[in-house]
Parts: sequence; structure tokens; C-alpha cells
Amino acid sequence: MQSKTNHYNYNLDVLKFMKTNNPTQQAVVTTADKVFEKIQHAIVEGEIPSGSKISEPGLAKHYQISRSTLREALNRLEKCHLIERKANVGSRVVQCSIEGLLELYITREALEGMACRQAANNMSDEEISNMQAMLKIHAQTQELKDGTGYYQEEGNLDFHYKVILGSHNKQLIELICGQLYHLVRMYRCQFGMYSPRASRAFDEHSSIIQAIADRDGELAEMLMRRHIAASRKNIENKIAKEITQKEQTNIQLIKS
Amino acid sequence: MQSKTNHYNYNLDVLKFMKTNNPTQQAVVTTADKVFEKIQHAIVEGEIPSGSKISEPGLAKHYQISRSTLREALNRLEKCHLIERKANVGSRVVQCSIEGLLELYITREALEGMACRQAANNMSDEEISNMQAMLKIHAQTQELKDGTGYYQEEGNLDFHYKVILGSHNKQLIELICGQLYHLVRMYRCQFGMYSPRASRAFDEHSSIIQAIADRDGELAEMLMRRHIAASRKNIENKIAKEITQKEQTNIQLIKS
DNA sequence: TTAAGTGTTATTGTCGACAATTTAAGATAG
DNA sequence: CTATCTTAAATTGTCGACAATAACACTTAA
Repeated sequence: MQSKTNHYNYNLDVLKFMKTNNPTQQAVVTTADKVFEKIQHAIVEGEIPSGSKISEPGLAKHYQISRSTLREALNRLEKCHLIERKANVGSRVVQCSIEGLLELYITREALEGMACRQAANNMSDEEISNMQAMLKIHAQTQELKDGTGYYQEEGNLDFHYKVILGSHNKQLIELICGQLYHLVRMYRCQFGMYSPRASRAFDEHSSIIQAIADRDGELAEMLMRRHIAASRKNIENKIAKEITQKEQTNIQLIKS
Repeated sequence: MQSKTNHYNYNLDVLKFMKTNNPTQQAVVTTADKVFEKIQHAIVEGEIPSGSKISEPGLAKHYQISRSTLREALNRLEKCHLIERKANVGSRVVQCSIEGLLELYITREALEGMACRQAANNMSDEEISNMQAMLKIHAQTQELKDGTGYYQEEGNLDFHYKVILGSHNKQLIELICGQLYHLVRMYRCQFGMYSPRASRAFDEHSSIIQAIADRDGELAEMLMRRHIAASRKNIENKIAKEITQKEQTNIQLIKS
């Protein structure tokens, strides 16, 4: 559950993308906003450990701000489900868990599936051709860096964002981009997950865009749901494998 | 778009239900919590008009609290999408619109559909029989008050809540019950919508519970989605009818 | 008359201090 | 030695005041 910062500096690009392209993202002007982003980054990257208690006086001193300003930032962190607050007790960084990760995938499957259906209905022809162009770039880059799964991950987020924004549904956009995806990025960092399904994911993206271009909302939703479900099952298998490996190690340790 | 308080006092019951049965709902202890609930009620009922600007000094004086406490309450209102804030400008009550209502239904269809699927997988036998018992009570009460659509609406919320909680998915529960449903109740009040589909909705509820009892997640999701989509289309028709009526009235006014 | 610029007013963001509550430590009884 | 109660420390919630920003009214120039 260690953070792997060097593998995830693309987050900055994605964040910038969110800020410039996401209509629901408000500009960062106030100091509370800046501190919010700093803490958010620290939580996502695991610098502030998952599950740890947050000390208001401590953090306020660390960032050289008053407690009021910090509390404003904490409120926004709570809004995107990165921390949890209890009255008269305090805040804790959300506890990452396998169950939580799977629940997140379930929720994404529902929301992004519907977003994809709406995208098929509501995206403009221009938006669609933009996305097709993006996919071509991904294809080329993939040829260069095939197997690493690194850039593909960036492309993955990029792709999902474009689809979600293409739904033209403010409610969906806000829920997924404004709230859920902070948690997604946190899990990606904490569990060190870069997709080992790069080429398959690329094919799935192609099919989804095709369905959108055909204005086939029903198919588009189904494909997106399968795409996310496949990713979830991939994780489940990986975790199951890790567990059995650990068990075998334990058995060996007992034997020796 | 007037509020119809007398028709909606059942909201208190539902709120109580949320507090006692919803694991994500935290107890109200702090004064900010109390003020939050008061303002929330005022917004939902339309006492504070949809789209109106919120004056921090004004509201603070009105509720006899400091601005800090009020801002704490405003943050929670923002979390459940009842107000929108802009930096250095202020807060506005969310603007109710037909597009917003339809977007909300789309989102509910996605989330509650998936929650229903998960409920079929995860509900305990006891929970299921509880829900079946609840439905029987609804059937009896419906016989008594058939046609009013009033109590049925309470039952409707009750039913949906039970299904959502039955998903045992914290992420889904928090998103739907903790955030979305405040907006749902607001729209219900502001647009004065008590379901005119009482008996049909009851049948749909029955089928859904049956699918859950059969542990048929796929069918359960499909039925729930159709249930919500039917409600949405019902609204769409109603609105379309109202618009044509208005147009005809306008034509008559022009003629006279 | 309209447009841009300027000064005033009001609102929001931030701060430090105090009050209320919880947590921790220590003392006392069993 | 454990458990409970009491007291002390720390943390959170709330308050009022000040600073920074935006909205408004007014003046001036084109």
C-alpha cells in the first residue's frame, strides 16, 4: 500500500485537464482552495496515510494557515469522500480496503455506463470526431510504449473523462468527475494499479467509441459496463492470487 | 412551483427513517447540524426560493448564529447539491429546472438500478421478508386511500430506501440517500409531484421485490430502471401537456 | 446617450480567541 | 491487578473582528 510517486506524476496532467475541460471544476483562487489541493494530493499519493487521524491544529500549523481556513479545505475533502468527519471527534483519512475498491467499481459501472449511454445520445459530431482522433494518438503511442501500461493509463483516464463529459449531464459529470474520481485516483496510487490490460482496454475503447458514433446508446452502455466490470474482475483475480500466494508463503514459513 | 407544505409533512417521517435506519446518516448534535436541517427544510419546501441568492449575514442573523457556524451549515447544503457556491461571490439556492429534473431521473435510474441488482445479491433473507411485509401493508393502505397517491408516495420513498440500503454498498447508499435524495425531495415539493401512478407503481414494486427474492440481480436491475424511467416519462408527458395547455391559453389570450 | 473609470459600500474569506466536548492520565476503591 | 471515577489536557465547535474581494453608484469623457 505504498505510494509510487514516480509512476503517477501523470496525475498532474489529468488534474490540469480536469481544471481546463471540466465545466464543474471551479477555479482555485482562495487559499483554502490551494490548501485543499495540496492535502488532496498528499492523501491521494499516500503521504498522509490512509485511515490516519487528521489533526486540525497540526495541519493548520504545517500549511501556515488558520484553523478556519483549514476546516474549509477539510469540508471539500469530505465532499469528495477523501476524509470522514465525526462531530466533536475529528476527521480521518478514508480507509482504503478491498471492499471499498470493489464498491467503487460497482458504482462506476452504474454511473459511467449511463454516462456512456447519454454520450451516445448527446455528444456532438465534433466531440465524437475529437475522441476518435484522440484514440488514434493512443494507438500510436501504444505501439511505442507497449507493455508498460503507463501512458495507456493516462489515456484511459482521458478517455473516460471525455465520455463522461460527453453525456452533457451535469449531475453525472459532477458525481463522477467531481467526487468519485478523486477516490479512484487514490486507490490507483495506494494499491499501485496500472492496468495490465493495455491492449485489450484499447480495443474496448474503440468499440465504445464506435457505438457512440453509431448513436447506439444501449450498446454503448453495455460495452462501457463490461469494460469497467472487466477491470474490476481483473483486480479481483489479482487480489485472489496475491492472497493464495501469501497463504502458500505462510505454509512454507510454518514448515520451516 | 409553489410549495405545498400540507401535502408533504410526511417528509419528517422519511427524515426520521433516514436518521434511524441509514448507517451513513450522522447524528445531529452540533448547532451547525441543526441549522443545516432547518435551512435544508426551508429550501426543500421552497420557503427560500429556488435560484435565490443566500445572504450569509442575513441568514446568520435570522438563525441567531455566527457566520462561521452558518458557513459550516452551507458547506453541508453544498454537499447535497442544494446550494452552489462561487468563490468571493456567494451562494445561491440551486435552480430547479426541467432539464435538472430529468438529469436527476437519469442518474437515479443508473444508481438505483445498480443498487437493486446488488440488493438481489446481498440482502439477507430477513431483510427481504421485512420488505415483503412492508409491501403488504402498503397494499392494505392503498385499498383504503386509493386514488389519493399521498400515502403511496410515502410508501414509495420507503420502498426505494429499503432497496438502496439492501445493496449493502456504502458508496451507493451515501451517494443516493446522502446526496441525491435531498434534491429529489426538493423537486417533489417545488414541482408539486405526487405520483399519479399509485397502483401501477405498487405492482412494479411487487415485481422488483419478487426478483430480489429470486436473487435475480439482472432482472431486478432492469425492473427498477424501468420503474424509474416510467416515472420520468410520466413527468415528461405531464410537462409536455402543460406546455401545450399554456400555448393554447396564450393563443386564446391573443385572440381575445 | 453610452462607455469607461473611480470611489464607496457590502459581501466574502481569513484570523485568533474562547467555550464545549472528548480523550487521556491519574487516583481510588474493590 | 483490574475497574471505575475524577481531574487535566487536548481537540473540536463557535464566536466576533479584520482583510480582501466583488458589486454598486456616481462621475467624467467620448
